[in-house]
Amino acid sequence: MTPTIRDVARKAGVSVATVSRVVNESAHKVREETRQRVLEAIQALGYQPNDVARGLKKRTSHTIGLIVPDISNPFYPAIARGIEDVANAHGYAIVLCNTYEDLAKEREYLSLLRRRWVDGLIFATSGVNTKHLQWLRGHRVPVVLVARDVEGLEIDAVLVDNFRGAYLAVQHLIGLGHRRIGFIGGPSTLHVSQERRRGYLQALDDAGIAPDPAYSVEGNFRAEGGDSAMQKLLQLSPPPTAVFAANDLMAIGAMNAIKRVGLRIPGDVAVVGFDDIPFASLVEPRLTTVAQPKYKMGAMAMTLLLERIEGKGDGPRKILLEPELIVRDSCGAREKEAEEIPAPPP
Amino acid sequence: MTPTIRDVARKAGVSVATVSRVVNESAHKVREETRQRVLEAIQALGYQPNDVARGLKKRTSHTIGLIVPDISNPFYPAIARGIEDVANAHGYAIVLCNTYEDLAKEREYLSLLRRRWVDGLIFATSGVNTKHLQWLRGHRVPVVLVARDVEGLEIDAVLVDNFRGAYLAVQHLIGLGHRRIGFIGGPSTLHVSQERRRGYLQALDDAGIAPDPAYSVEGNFRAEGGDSAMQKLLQLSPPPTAVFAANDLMAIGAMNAIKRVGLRIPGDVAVVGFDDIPFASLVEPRLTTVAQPKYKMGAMAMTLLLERIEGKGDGPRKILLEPELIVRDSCGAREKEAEEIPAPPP
DNA sequence: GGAAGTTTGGTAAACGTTTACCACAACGGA
DNA sequence: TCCGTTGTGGTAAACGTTTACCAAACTTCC
Repeated sequence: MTPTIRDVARKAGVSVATVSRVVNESAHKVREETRQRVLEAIQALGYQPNDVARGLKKRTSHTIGLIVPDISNPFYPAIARGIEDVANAHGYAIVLCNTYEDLAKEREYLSLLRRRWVDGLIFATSGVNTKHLQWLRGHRVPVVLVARDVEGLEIDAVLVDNFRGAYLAVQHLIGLGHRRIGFIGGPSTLHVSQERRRGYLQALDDAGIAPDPAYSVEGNFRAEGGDSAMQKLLQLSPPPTAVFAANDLMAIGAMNAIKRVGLRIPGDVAVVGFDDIPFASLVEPRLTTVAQPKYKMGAMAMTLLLERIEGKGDGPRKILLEPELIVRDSCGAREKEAEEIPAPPP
Repeated sequence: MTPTIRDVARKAGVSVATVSRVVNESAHKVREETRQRVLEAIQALGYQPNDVARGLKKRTSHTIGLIVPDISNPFYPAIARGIEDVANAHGYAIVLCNTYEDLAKEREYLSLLRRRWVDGLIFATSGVNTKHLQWLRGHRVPVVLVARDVEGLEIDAVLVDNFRGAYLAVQHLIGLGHRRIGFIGGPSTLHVSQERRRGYLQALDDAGIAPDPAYSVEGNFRAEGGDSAMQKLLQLSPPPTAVFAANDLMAIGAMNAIKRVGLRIPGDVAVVGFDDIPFASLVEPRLTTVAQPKYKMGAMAMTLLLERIEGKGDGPRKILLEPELIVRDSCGAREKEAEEIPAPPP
């Protein structure tokens, strides 16, 4: 049906070896004239090498697996893009695996990916458990973690400095004069949650503010969790005048809880988030947040993986990227500019 | 390194054919006792069949390509999940391809996918051009379109009834008493844009409202486009009292433009969107919108594709799914309930 | 006019499966 | 006794590449 290398060879009047050599621009020389004949035959037949056959021979699939808990979490698509862009530039395809935090599903995927001889794996998930990683280790497929670290594991990872990001956020609040600053954390089992909490505490401490345990409540990294956490915070007396949510989804949930009781943002309570998901700039008021370089993280993770695949491995590397505070409107930092904007109601 | 079928055969003291037969539960019988021996050997060695070798032999890759313009568009992840879940259930892996609406990139991916012998393709994109599809046709890989139709093409597709969805949205607005209803459309070249516009016009017509061309402005399916379109609408006199945006992103942009000039939603102007992206319920006020069954569309598309792959093809099928109007707060439909909620400010 | 490279090309053996054939044994019926 | 089945297993040829070897045919260089 579709032409094979053999068809090309026949048409060009050469052996398959020769065809293979021109296709792969092999070091083994082939006379320019023959090369042209082969090229013409390829053109005429519309030949394209079969990557699965090639993969069998070269023992590689030029495919990498991307494992995320859920691609519809707005945090992941940008990472995926970063990964895919550099993968694609190097001829790799990425197969997408949603695990929904389900260990069984994760195991299934791992098995699927192994049978396909993927050249590498990127975990953009917190659901990695040590068992699985050991399993992988046994099969020595290169792995890199992105965005979520797993402690005490000797694996490449590219992460953002969560401690510093949180510190930046809270420092910003303090700079604005806030003293009663609430914290809505992520699931406490996660490493990122712990780090962001640490940053919050440290910023408070450095400003000489004694942390009030009541101001610190645990969420679930989802909007609805932020909402109910905020409700609790609002019932305190006195309630916090500002709140730092450990991710944007919770921050947005918190904003909704605040507006619902008729309070104003940032007037009555200021809000900072973490992540800078696309919607952070779309909510009203626009959310001030600490941005993770998501695309870049993905791109770097893939670059690292590529190096591993090519065997350039030294020890395991942890890459820490700098977070950046994006000041928008939810903390009232730009009150002055805001005044200029109002247009007259028609 | 990793054990092959030959290792298993040796260990079990049988031929590779036998091993293959037990692994594939072939019709060719193998005695129970031998089967057990093979199974034990497999267990002991941790053998897993190599899918690329198998793919070479069977001329299939158990892989399907998913082509989207941009996975970070919040409309696509849910579709991708639907696709992936059913694909996975049938042992298929999906490779993710972002084209960024770039034809060259699309062509590149198509070529990549062909070389890998993907068993099928799902286009969740409007960027399909006829040339490409012909190319595909030539290589007869099954294709199904999802969410975005391409007119006059004999290809399977699963779509939502865009006309009806738009009709529903505008009818809702009319039912609420609105007469001056603005429309923020998508790029007019797209089939979906045209359909939604048609629905808007029809609903107006059925209510005996003469459409004012000035009330109809073209956006780009992005928030920022909805924002500037809304600004234009607001400058009209009299301005519309309600607006239907052809997708949620633009609706949210429009909401921001409205709030910015100090107008209230839905008090001064009501807003309806289209798609029901996850953030529709997170903005303030929560966006009333017509929902596309995104996950289901993905799942059905994959199901269709699976049938095609298995050769169950009759003529090309177009599946039209029903959109559903989700009434939330941006049109003031629930004013009464809203009154009960206010909690006292602390 | 050789010996010793260089080009340049072909042959055939992998890579890890699946599967069409063949073979042998056991069995049942005529 | 012979023959056709049926059950069970092995042999070896694909699938479409890549690549280690080999082998002519030309250089060069004495």
